[in-house]
Amino acid sequence: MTTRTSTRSTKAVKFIDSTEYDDEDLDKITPPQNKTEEKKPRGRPPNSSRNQTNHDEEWDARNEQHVSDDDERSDTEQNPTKKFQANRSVGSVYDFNPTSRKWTKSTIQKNSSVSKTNANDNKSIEKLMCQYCNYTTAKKYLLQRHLKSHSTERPHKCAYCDRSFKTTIQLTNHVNTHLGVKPFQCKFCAFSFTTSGELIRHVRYKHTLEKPHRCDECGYATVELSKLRRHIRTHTGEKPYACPHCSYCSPDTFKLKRHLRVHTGERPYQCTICSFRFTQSNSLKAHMLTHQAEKPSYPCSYCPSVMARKSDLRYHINKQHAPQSEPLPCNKCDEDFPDKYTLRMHGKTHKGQTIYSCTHCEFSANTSQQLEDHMNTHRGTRPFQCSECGLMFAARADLRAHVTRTHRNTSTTTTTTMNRRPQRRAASLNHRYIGVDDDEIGNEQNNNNNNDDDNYHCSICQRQFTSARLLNRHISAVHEVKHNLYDERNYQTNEMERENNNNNNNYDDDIHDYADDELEGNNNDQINLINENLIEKNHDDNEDEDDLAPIVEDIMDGDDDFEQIPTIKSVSSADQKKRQTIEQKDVSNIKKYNIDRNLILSNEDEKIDYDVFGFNG
DNA sequence: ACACTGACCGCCCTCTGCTGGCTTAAC
DNA sequence: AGTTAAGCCAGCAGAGGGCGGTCAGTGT
Repeated sequence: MTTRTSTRSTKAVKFIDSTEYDDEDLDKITPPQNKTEEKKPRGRPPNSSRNQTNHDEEWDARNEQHVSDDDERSDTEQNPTKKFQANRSVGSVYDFNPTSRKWTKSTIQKNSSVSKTNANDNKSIEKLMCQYCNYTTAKKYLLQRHLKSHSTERPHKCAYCDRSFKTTIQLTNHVNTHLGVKPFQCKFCAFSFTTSGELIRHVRYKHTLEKPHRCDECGYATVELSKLRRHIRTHTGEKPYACPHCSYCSPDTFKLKRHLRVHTGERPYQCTICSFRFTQSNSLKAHMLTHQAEKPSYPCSYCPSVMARKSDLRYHINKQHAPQSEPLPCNKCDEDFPDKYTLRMHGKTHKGQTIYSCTHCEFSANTSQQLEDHMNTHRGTRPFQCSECGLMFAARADLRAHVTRTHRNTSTTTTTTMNRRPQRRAASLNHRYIGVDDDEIGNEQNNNNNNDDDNYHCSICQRQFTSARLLNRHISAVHEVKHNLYDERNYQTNEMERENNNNNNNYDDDIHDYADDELEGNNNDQINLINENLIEKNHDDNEDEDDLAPIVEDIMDGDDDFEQIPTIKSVSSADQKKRQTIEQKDVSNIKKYNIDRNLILSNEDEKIDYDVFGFNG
């Protein structure tokens, strides 16, 4: 939005003919389906006084309570709120700035005069009533003026655009937006505004902190009525703005616009260092921290662990330090421990029983050969060479793993390794819909529905997850339930699910066949082959050719950062990925977990300060 | 006509917290 | 050699703050 300053003088205004201007700019967004809130008439309530009214006194009483809650604030010199409160009781309030234009509020009336006014109001006075609305007044000229408000005539036309207005003051304000003149200057800061209303609102937001609109349900207070209405939707759950591409509904237009980026693939926020793009500004902000030398740290107050994010610390504490409903016994001795962390630390003490310990690090081995191989990592020697590719390894086990994973099926492994891109990048791209239309979105959703990603089911909130770990984490974080998934899980083959997965995808058919074999212990190599193909296929599905081409070129040129030397870890990781693919995505084993609701723990986490309501303060 | 006030709509931003994929160390 | 746990990090939605601009109404 452009910033403008202008004079408020009506002398600069020229009146010319114009047409009506349509300022509707959100026509592409689904309008509110049913507007439950009754629109209040704009402007001052009829027959209200510019002087302080009973309404204002009620508000004062409420607000005084609000202010008294904030006694820790500084004195009135430093705190405009208290200054405002003090001023309200004695007289002029909005005496903002000598430079501002005749900007003083009328003196507040004493209670007695208000009563008198009320008493006068109660007298039966002959009133004139508007024939178009319920407006009443005792004065004929006021009614005549009011009748103009029902007229659509807009005689005052802007010289700079096609808009026209009913009154000169409206035109003046509008012209000021063209000229950029902002005559209403804040007394407390350097901000200035085009209209007096903007100034009042600014002062309330930034300086006096008066919040006239209060939620009856939770006490939330805000400067603007529209904000209160928006807030009330959080109580009612009303979400009038529907996404045309999915079932998401938003309580306001901004969230819907933000959400639509999921479908359009728009990523307006780009990292200046690595050029990665993000859908939300805060994602970029969080990402930038990863480029910083000094990263934020959230140390755990229970153990030496340090997390990079507050949410991760919260998860860590829930996971590691939450007191268990029953003490956790050590399986090597008779001791019990209150939480997982202390049990784990205790478990390390049993390592002392291991005979072969490294003198350079904490590594310990069960055999002398393992320790000997481990010492190669300290010496920097790699005495074990692959006979196929010549790659050298420090440990026998590493070479064995390399041969098994890399050369057992040379053709398929090479293909996969060459085409593999960084998995984190792939994960990011998996969320993208680049240039999608409705059909593609539908396919995507169908695919999601057809695979077995949702086999992990929360029995408390009915949510679905793609793995036991994520389900476990969800339950710990959201429901605060402690449990042992793997003691209680119950594997169950769901043939119906498998039937549903037989869509047009030939890979799926093959996978189901070979997955059955996998369950029976057959065809490991063929399963690997299928999964190599699956990975490639998913790759193709998730990335358009233009996006893929540079990566392939880089690989072929040999300068691709993403190309991975087939080390033990990378091969092992790829194998793990394939295994996960078999287990989670394409084999229809429904894993159901029964959570013992008796293990629900109290939701007390004194170590984390949840500052949810920033407005308290 | 002018001064003043408030409702209304919209836009953009930030903070917050949950979710889930990926990596890696530990087991 | 395989599995699991835990941390890292991107994605994304909820909620609220702040402001731009406009319109409408009332008192003087």
